[in-house]
Amino acid sequence: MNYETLLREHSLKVTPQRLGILSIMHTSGHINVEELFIHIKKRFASISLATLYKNINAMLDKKLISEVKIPNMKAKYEISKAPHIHMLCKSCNEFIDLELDLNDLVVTASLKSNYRVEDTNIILSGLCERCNNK
Amino acid sequence: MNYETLLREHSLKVTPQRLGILSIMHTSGHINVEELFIHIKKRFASISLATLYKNINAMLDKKLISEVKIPNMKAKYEISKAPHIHMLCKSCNEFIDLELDLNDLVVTASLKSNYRVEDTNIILSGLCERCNNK
DNA sequence: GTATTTGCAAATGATTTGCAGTGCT
DNA sequence: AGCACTGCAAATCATTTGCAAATAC
Repeated sequence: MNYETLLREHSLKVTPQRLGILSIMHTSGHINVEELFIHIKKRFASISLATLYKNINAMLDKKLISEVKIPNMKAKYEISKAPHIHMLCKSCNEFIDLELDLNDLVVTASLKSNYRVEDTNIILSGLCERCNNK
Repeated sequence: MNYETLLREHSLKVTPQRLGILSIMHTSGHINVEELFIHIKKRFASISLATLYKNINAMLDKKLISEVKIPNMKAKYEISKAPHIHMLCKSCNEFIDLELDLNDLVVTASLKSNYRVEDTNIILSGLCERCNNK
């Protein structure tokens, strides 16, 4: 993935800090502020938490990244991609994406509520295969 | 609804403050800490934020109430009830419950991910009927 | 009577802001 | 050159903690 282009496409200036943040987010898939700060500090010892927050907020505003709020956990951030749901393992805390056709759900909910649905936010939690087999 | 019984059933002592909190939550449906504090202060001028937080946490621990985390908003709290999804209007911020059969979604997600799903957390956002007709 | 809850004040934790200096385009 | 970004320190906002007095059971 070309992070420079990604930033430019979202009207954000290209800085080494931002490239680092995106690279770490891409590698980790989903990451919270604290973990991200620990990782980014390894590359930019001088980076400040303020800069990290400012960049997260700038990228959120431009929808380059998305925030995922999880019950009983700190929010995680991910690079925006095609719509998907999240699966959370309550035992090992694995947190994965799952691409799924949500059309039936959206249609049913729309009919019942008369809402015009634009976004979906779905987290299913339970046990991953490994933890469930223990 | 009998809040005294509800508290006792969840092994929590009955105090006027707790009865007030539950009554306000029941009336409002969903409410955040700040709003709840404003309302509860009208009934108990002397109540402290610390007490409010302690009670919210105690009731969450006992699962008498549930926390709903919403993108771009403060968490809201509701008295626990049958599983349901939430609909959020991005225009007027209306936030409502919707009871829906989630079986198909859960089965499909389980098969695809090999997770054993125990809980669902679903918020669909868009426009409510009124806002959509404007 | 004992354990729990309340309310206050202080502590902690998370996030934001202001500003001077630096870097991107 | 001009505007945006960085990093620091301080400010703000949210939540938790410790403790003495009051209350529930």
